Amino acid sequence: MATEIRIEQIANHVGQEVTIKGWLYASTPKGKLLFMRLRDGSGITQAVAFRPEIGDEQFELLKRLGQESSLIVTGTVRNNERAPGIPKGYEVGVTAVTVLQNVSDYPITPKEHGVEFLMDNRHLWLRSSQQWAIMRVRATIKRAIIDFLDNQGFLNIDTPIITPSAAEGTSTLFEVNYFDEKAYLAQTGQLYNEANIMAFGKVYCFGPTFRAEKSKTRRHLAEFWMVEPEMAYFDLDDLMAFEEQFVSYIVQTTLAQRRNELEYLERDLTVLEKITPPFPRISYDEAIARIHAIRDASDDPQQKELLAIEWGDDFGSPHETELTKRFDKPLFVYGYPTQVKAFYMEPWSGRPEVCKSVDLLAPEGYGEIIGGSERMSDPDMLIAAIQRHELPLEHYQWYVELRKYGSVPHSGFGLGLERTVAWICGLDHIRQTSPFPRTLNRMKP
RNA sequence: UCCUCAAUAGCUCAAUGGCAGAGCAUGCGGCUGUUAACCGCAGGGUUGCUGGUUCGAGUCCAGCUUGAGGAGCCA
Repeated sequence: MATEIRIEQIANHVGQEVTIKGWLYASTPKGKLLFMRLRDGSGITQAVAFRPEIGDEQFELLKRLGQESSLIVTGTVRNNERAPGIPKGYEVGVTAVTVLQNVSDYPITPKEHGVEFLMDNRHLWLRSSQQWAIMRVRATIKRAIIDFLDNQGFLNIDTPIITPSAAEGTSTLFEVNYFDEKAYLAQTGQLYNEANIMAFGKVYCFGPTFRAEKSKTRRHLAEFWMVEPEMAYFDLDDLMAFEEQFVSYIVQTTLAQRRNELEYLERDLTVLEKITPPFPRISYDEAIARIHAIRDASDDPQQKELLAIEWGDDFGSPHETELTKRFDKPLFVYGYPTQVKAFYMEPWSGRPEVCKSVDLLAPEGYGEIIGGSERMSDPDMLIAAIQRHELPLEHYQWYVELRKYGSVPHSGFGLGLERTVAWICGLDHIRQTSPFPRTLNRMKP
């Protein structure tokens, strides 16, 4: 009697007769032999049919099955070094097959395809083993994030998605009609998290956020997931120490649990193994000095123009890339100019032109994966900052009130899930990290 | 919003201004160890749209549409 198994567990069933319910990923006929690659959602394995063993009728049927035909295969599991798959090295000697549907003209063949074609077929592309591996890694990263925070005593608390105003200005928000009133899709849950920590101490929200930025790069999505931890009685140094533990845990957990998938994606695992605390920390001032030095050393006029920067400017992508190239770990840059950052950041003691903000830049050019800061805790200073940024004070009354009733130093940050997935998987574009990505030019399928 | 590039068979791409091609996929045949197999045969085209130059345009020019990469903005 055959046991029904999932391919993920095939190593535990060598020598046994098993049944696998799945889909035909690819097939290669070779005379009286037929090599089928079978996927079942948990992995891919090779099923081998031999004409004299299963009979002419069954063999002819199998040989004519199109890619993505659905079928139930029964056979005996054996080791075979040459057998491809995830995990590789196993195959099933087919004894019986039930075909549910014989498919013809499946559009995605095991050959090269262009980006537009693949994105038009995203609903099918997810079946391809690379995309499949990425989604498995993404799920593990999400799990690692939640586990780490829960184990550190954080309360997971949800923040609203429909919001009356912006945390950082309205130019990049999606507007929605809220019973004939203007409302916006949230681009952060941070302000609500600041209310929540005064009730619960340490909290995080983890969900989709929305940015209407007209960004058209390999690092941007209009809808992406962000985890935002926020902590009471936490200053900037606490924040950096926490972030490096957090990110290291995510990377090492994923490495341990999704090695097969990362290897399939041809990720250089030695690069990920190095992601352990502490991470290098440089101030904004030092970063500017470093960029100036890099720029002066460059002979390329185009590079010189891209790297032009003055104290007070925010970094562009080329600056971040050049800075992080010099490190094999994520890089903290702290103490940005107040004028380029959001209104709610605590000013540096004795240097009001600088604020207690810190960004974490991923290595290998993957850019900013975390933005965070110590938040302003004085109510009068906060009101002045809101006015300086010309934001509608009436929308922020409740936020200011948090500073009136038991204000404490507190800090928090946001980590972009998709950028983290892209970095850990070593992908060239963020669109592959989301099952159905929303980008500037696309919201279908 | 700006800069650069692209659009030809189902897919990936070729084609000095002069007959519209290949590989893969598909169908048929062959092969007992394939790994994006291999060998043989077959079918498959409004060259993104509109206009222009020319004896002749896939190719040159103008405009448009769609897409890609990047800048800015950001996680």
